[in-house]
Amino acid sequence: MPSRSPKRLSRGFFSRSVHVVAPDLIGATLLFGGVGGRLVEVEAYHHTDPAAHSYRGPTERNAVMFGPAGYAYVYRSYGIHWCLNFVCEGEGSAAAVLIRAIEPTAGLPIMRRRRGVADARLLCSGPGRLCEALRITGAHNGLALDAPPFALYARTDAVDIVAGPRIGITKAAELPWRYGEKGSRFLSKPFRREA
DNA sequence: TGCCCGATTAACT
DNA sequence: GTTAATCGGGCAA
Repeated sequence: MPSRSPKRLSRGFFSRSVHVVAPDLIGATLLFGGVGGRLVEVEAYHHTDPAAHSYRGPTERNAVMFGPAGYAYVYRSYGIHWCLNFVCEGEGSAAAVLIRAIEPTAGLPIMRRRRGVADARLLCSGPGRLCEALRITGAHNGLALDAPPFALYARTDAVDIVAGPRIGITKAAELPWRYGEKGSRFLSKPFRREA
């Protein structure tokens, strides 16, 4: 009989190739302080990738990316927004998965209040939006993903996954390292080929 | 020290 | 479709 209680994601889950972990996260559940939902869109980054923050080596900002897998890397984007990443691989791979969109399932009233919008599709559909809805900031950079306030659970159902080019980058823009749930209404942008 | 620009978003025309 | 907002990181000088 199938397990009723969702399986928590361990550090070992993240200690694999970022290109395996990223699609594996689609359909997983992310809660932060009890607020969150299902991951429906992520992107993979690696230190050999010109678009990655870790490409030019370790700095004060990206130090967490060069540490062990299973930790949160949070950075400020465009001086305004926060963006959340999960560090993967470890061993100096400096790889991470950018969390781009969530299908809200827990704490919707709280998220609506924080975001100032009512439409559920606008609460967490974008990396900056979901950090505002979950109230994740630079203060949480470096936190372990297997301990509060984080709670991550593996997906329990089969999910159709699509891949495509990453969003908002100019370097290595052709690499298809964006992953999402096929047909989800909560993506930050639709995937081009979702036939 | 100064300069450029970005893993974004919302509000425009 | 376009663009302003807004500021820290990274690199040149």
